[in-house]
Amino acid sequence: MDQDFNQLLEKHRLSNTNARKSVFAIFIKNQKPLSMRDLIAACKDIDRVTVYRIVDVFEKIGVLQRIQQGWKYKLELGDTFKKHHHHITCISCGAQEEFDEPEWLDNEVAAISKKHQFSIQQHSFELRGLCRNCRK
Amino acid sequence: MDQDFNQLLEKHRLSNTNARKSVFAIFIKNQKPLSMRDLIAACKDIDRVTVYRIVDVFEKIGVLQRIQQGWKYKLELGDTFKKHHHHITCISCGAQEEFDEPEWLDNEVAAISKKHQFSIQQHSFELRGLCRNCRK
DNA sequence: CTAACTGCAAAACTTTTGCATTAGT
DNA sequence: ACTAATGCAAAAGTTTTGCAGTTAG
Repeated sequence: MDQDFNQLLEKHRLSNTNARKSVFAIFIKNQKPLSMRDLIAACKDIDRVTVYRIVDVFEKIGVLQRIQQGWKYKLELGDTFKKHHHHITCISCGAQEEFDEPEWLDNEVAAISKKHQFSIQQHSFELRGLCRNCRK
Repeated sequence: MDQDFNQLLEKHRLSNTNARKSVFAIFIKNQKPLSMRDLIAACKDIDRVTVYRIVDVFEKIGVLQRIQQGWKYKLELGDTFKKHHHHITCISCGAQEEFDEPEWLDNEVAAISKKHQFSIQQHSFELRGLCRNCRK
């Protein structure tokens, strides 16, 4: 895990600073999507601006990815560190569960990209509704 | 179109005010997703706060829906006024095209919601990559 | 008429920018 | 030592809140 992280930084000629190590460690520790607010709160010794800049870099090199929860975003580890998956979110209580990539999805993405002549780099497939507890 | 709109307001006991008519008209006229910023600019006689409040109400009753473009959102007409569809967006130039709901998608959503015991109310399936012009 | 809606002022929150200082290799 | 990264201050942008005044039914 840490090796992958270090190699990723090296590969992009980026320094392995304390601030970057801390941010990465927070995601490894939490193992769940965090909002920017959560993250800034967890980075109590790192300046808010630095957190934004680290997130920016981490997204570019694939350490982190943004996912949608409602119309806000959250951050979680990228596919290098966490198996590709999607989310199902409760509108009422915010509970979030993960599900695997459906099998047909890659084919469908390929078909659509061919039809529209796009080269696809990312896709999102997110569900929202009421969880078992909140539907009662 | 306008009838549907009026009926939707009536159904929810909401007044058909000038501000609401204007906002609806803007989306009918533009026929494409607008950012909040675009919308506020287009509503030059309506206070910014009122626009936010109208969007809020419109989302709740299904006149509008939010979609993701990158990690910002845009607003467009809900399924009552526009056939359900998804978007493919160019990361480089922002160009956006629509595609129809893939056939298997409903089944898949049903299967996942059953497995996780959620009652699903919304789903999003968005693609991002480079368009024909930008991939050159 | 009166409840619902809007405008205005202000606050809260989020994100970006520029520059001086510090830390990594 | 030299460059990249960080912290700080400040600005820009977005969204929310409270309240007084206005409008639709």
